[in-house]
Amino acid sequence: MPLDWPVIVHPRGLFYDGTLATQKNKHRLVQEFRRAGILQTACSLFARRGFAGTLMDDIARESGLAKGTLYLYFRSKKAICRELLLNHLRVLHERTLARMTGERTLRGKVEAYISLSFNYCDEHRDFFRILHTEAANLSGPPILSKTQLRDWQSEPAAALAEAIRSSIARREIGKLQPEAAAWAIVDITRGAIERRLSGQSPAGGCGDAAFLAEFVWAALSRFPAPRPRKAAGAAK
Amino acid sequence: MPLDWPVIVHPRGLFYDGTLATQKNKHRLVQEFRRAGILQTACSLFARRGFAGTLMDDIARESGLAKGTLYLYFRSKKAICRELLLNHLRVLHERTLARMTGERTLRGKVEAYISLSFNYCDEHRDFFRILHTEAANLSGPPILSKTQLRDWQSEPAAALAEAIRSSIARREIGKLQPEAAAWAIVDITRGAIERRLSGQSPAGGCGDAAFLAEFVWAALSRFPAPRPRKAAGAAK
Amino acid sequence: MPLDWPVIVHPRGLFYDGTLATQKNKHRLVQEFRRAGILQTACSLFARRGFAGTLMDDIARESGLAKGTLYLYFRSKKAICRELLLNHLRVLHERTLARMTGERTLRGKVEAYISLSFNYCDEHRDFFRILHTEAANLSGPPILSKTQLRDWQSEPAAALAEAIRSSIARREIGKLQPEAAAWAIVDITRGAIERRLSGQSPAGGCGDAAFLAEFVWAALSRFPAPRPRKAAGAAK
Amino acid sequence: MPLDWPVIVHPRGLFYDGTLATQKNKHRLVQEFRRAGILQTACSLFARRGFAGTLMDDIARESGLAKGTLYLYFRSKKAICRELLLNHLRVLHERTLARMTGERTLRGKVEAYISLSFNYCDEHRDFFRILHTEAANLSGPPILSKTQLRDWQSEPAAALAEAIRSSIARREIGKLQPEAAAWAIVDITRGAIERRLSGQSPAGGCGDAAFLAEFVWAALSRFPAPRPRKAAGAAK
DNA sequence: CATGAATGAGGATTCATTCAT
DNA sequence: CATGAATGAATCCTCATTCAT
Repeated sequence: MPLDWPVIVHPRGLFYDGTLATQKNKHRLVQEFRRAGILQTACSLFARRGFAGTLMDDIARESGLAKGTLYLYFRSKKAICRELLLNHLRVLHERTLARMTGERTLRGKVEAYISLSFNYCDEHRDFFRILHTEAANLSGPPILSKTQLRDWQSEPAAALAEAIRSSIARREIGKLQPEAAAWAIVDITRGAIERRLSGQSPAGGCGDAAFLAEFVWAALSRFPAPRPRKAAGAAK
Repeated sequence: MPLDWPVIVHPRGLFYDGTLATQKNKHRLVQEFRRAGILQTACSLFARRGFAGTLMDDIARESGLAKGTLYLYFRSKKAICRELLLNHLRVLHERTLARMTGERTLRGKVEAYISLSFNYCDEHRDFFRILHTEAANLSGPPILSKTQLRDWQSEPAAALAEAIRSSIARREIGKLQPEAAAWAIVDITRGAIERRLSGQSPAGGCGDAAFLAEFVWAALSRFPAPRPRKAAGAAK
Repeated sequence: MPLDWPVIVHPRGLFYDGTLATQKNKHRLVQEFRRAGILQTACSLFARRGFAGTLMDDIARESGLAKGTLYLYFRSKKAICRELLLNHLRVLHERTLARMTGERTLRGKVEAYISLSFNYCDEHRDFFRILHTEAANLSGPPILSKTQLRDWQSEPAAALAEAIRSSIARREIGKLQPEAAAWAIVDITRGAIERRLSGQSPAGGCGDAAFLAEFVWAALSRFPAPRPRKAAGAAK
Repeated sequence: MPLDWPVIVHPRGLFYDGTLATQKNKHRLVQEFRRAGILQTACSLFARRGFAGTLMDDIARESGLAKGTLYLYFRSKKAICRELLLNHLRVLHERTLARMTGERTLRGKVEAYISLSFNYCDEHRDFFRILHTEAANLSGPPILSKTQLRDWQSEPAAALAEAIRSSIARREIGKLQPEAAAWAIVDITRGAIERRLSGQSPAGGCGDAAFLAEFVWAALSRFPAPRPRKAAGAAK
């Protein structure tokens, strides 16, 4: 039962993006409210203990519901996780493209992508944690299909690639492989976010994002780089 | 699947790539042969089905051994996985540092790091697959400690950072944050490898590695990049 | 074997012999009913096949429950056995002391101890069988601690010893070592019960109990015995 | 392969009762030597860890033999335990009857039985420990048949009963049930020995044995005891 | 004979899912 | 709708016994 309107799981409670459509009957509302509550609880648990490490009993207890009730709203444990991830992916996805579309310049788009990724990560650490561990995983049939996962990064990557391509066409930057460069940007961003999630680098700081944008821009604007002078000198 | 001859990383750092230490007595040799065979089989299975999805029965069957026999060589399923990962991590680690040390220039070190990563990945796809999924995971106590995992990338990163630092000192490249840049290199490399593993980009091609090195070098040698001219012009 | 009605010793000391505490709500009642049923079934099985020889599958089947259900009521197989034994030990213990306290004379106390032991044994043969075999045993950590087992006999023995002591003080009987004599009584009783359980002597007969009391009383009231006359005569 | 001559397992080594028949070929001797060694080792282990808690690996290691070798001498683990117990039972049995036969008077026989039991227990604590725990037990088919176990005590009991019977016939003591009295003696002795083994009463002391003999003799020589005077007086 | 590596049947425990109330 | 007691398939590990060397 996919939601018609986007559900945003927020730490303060459950909010429905846009107007909280009051004309829907109460029943439907409660339905969605329950679904959202379960998803939020599950999100926190999956992030803390992993998919296999989270029991349906745990989800039920922390949701304040009975175990059987969970099955009124979701077909299975995997379905919970799947919906959880897909909801977030969709929102992340939409936001990302929206922000990037709003930017005109390549540099603007790059910065938009990186900073939005960082922001979303800070707001939804649990989601990211699950995404980076369980989603990639593969106990039995995977929770998300390869395609679903691929799209997560590949659409932003495609958008970046397109921006790069047009930037090259405008002679703004030199010739380089747009897709490869786009993926490099995506990878750098993801890596930085993971370190942030694992506590290796301080969260909340915007230094990382700024540096990454700068780093990327240096590469894009200079590519292809000249051979290092020193090495050249040594070769003489 | 009887083993032709296991090409495996051995606890003592020995490789059975065809050249075999013959001074060992036969018994010891068989011992190690079995261990290596089990590890190899398990590696393949873990990569295909994940840790939880792989049964001891499966490992036994594919090893051509009885289930009980596995426990003569390893204490538990987790122990198999742990040894598997640690062996590879150690070798990968040693090789990486050795290759990088062999290079004098920063560019050389960067290229060494990237190309060696790609090579090792191509040779040991299964290992990488496990590393990128199960190792990071967390059902119950993790298979590898955070420290063991962190070291996997952090030492090469540290080596890269050091190389960058000294390159800056020699005025070879401009000022930038050595650690952040080093991690960017590591992340780009890892991302490219993962796409390669998942079949998104063609394996065996050396184009990726070359492009990455180029891309990175462009960033390092230009940093900090000038503000984009066009954007500046547009801003007027 | 569906339960007609479990006659079982309950943790709180309640008996479900037909009179049932009706003020408990139904849920709680069912809970206890199940626990009691499982304990009874297990008691019978442990007695017949021993602890190790009894499978959880067996207990489940004979209880008319699924294997998993057992674990809703007890943490483990050992926990079932432990609770079984402790419940009985407590009741046996309480009854024994109560009966003995009710008697004034030493002979009365001795008879009370012996006859109550016989009665309880006749009512709960399975329990005694387990107690005499598994409890004393020692595969891995014992089911009951040494202390828990020791108390089983040592408190009645202590009570007997005290009665003997005061009887000596009243000059009712001669001087003898109260503890040693008390344990002799306990040992004689236990031995007779075991033979009864193993079918060596007919069960249900009260002849044994009467004889033992008589025998013990003869010893107590005559101690120390004069040297045998015949031997004395031979010595002349 | 039952031994023709009795094998006594002695702490100092392995001795064969009687003459160490040298005319047997060396092979046979070694055979028996091995058997005896295994039995001794197993005895110690069974006593310490119980039957189920003792692994064939343990017995092999402590015997200084390979695991497979054990099966050249014994059909199974249970066979080791059975032979162990039967050997000891036979010797204990023979000694007991011999000592009792050597005594003329009932009192002498009783004292002989009790003191020999204590002595044998002190010399072979391991054996007794096994006998008192595992023998009675019943994981799967019992190690010793009911009959074999019964005989352990029932023959001495029968001998005691016979002595009592003839003592009654000689009017040495009053009328009482010979079997019941005999078993009472056996039970008292066994109980005292068990407490000794479990450390409840000090080992090596002969006080216990002396007291028991005295206690028993008091009972036998007075039976049936007169009703307690005090109680009689109270009844007036 | 002696070995000890290999075997595999056996069993306790977990937990996602169902369904009667 | 909501519940939570009941289910039983699934899986890791042990250890007595065998047998090729």
